[in-house]
Amino acid sequence: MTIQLPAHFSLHTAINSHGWYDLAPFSANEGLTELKCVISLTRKKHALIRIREKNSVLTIAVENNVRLTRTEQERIKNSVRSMLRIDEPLEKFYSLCRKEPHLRWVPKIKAGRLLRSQTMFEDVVKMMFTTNCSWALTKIQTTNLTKKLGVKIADNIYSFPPAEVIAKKTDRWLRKELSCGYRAPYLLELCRNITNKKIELESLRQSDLPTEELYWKLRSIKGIGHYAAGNLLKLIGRYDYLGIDSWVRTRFSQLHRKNRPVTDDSIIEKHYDQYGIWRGLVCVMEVTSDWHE
DNA sequence: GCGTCCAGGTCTACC
DNA sequence: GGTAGACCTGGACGC
Repeated sequence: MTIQLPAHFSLHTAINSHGWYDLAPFSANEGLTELKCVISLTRKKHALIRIREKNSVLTIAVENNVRLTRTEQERIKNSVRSMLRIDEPLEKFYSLCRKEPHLRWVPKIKAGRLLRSQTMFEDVVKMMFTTNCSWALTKIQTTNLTKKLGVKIADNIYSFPPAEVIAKKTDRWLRKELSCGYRAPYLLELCRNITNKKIELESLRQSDLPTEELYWKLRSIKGIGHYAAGNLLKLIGRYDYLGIDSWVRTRFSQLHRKNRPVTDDSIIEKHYDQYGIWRGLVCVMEVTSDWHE
C-alpha cells in the first residue's frame, strides 16, 4: 500500500517526535527512518506493518501472513494517516515558528507531528504507564501488557490488547505480571468502564468540545492527572496545556534559566503563554530540539 | 548479593 | 483551595 505525502511531512521527524516509537507494539530501526507496528482489524485479525518513506510516498508493507480485503487495506491506510498525523493542519503553527528565530528549524524539518497509537485507549494506557516512573519502567509495563495479553504476531511482536481482555484480569494479576504496581486498579477501572460503556474514548480525537472540557473528561479517569491529561490532549491535536513533568522542568531550566532549577511550574506556564493555543507544541519543540540536531 | 535510598505523578485525607 | 503522605518500581549506591 502507498500514501502520497503532502510536502510538509517527514516520516523520520514524526517517528522522532517523542518516545512512543519505543513502546510496544511500535518499534523503529536504528536511524528512525522506518516504523513497524501492529494494526488490529478485529480481535483475531492483526496486520504487522512496516512503514517507509521514499520520494514523498509512504510505503506500507504487511509482514505477517494475513489476507486483507480492500476495505481492510483502506482501514490500515487511515490508521497510518491518523497515527503519523499526516492530515494535521499545522500551517498556522509553522507561521508562528517562522516569526521566532529560535523556532525556524521546526517548519524546516517538518516537525510538530506527534506520533500516536492506533487508538485513544492505547494512548491513555501508555500515558498512565509514564506517570511516576522511569522510562525503563514505562517500557517494561507496556511490553508486559502486550506480551501477556496481546496476540502473538511474530517473534517478540504482539498486538495491543483491547480493554475487554484487560478488564477480565484481577488487580493482583496485573500488579504481578505487568509490574505496574499501584497503577493496576486505575488500569482495571478504566478497562471495566470502557467495557461497560461508561467511558468512550475513541470519539475524543474528533471531538468539537472546548479543550478545557476535554481536559476534565481525561482528568475524570483515575490515574490521569494534570501532566498526563496535558500530554494526551497533544495527541488529540490540542496544545493549550503543557503537560509538565520532571524532564520538561530540567530541559526548561537548561534552555531558559542557565540550569537554575524551576521550583514553580507557573514560571514555565507563564513563559509559554505568549504562544497561545500552540503553547504546548512550542514547549515540546523546545525541549526536544536537541533530538533533531 | 543484599539492604537502603531516591526519583517519578496521582490520589486521598486532612486542615 | 492547598498540602502532606502514601502508593510501587527500578536503578544507583554502599557494604
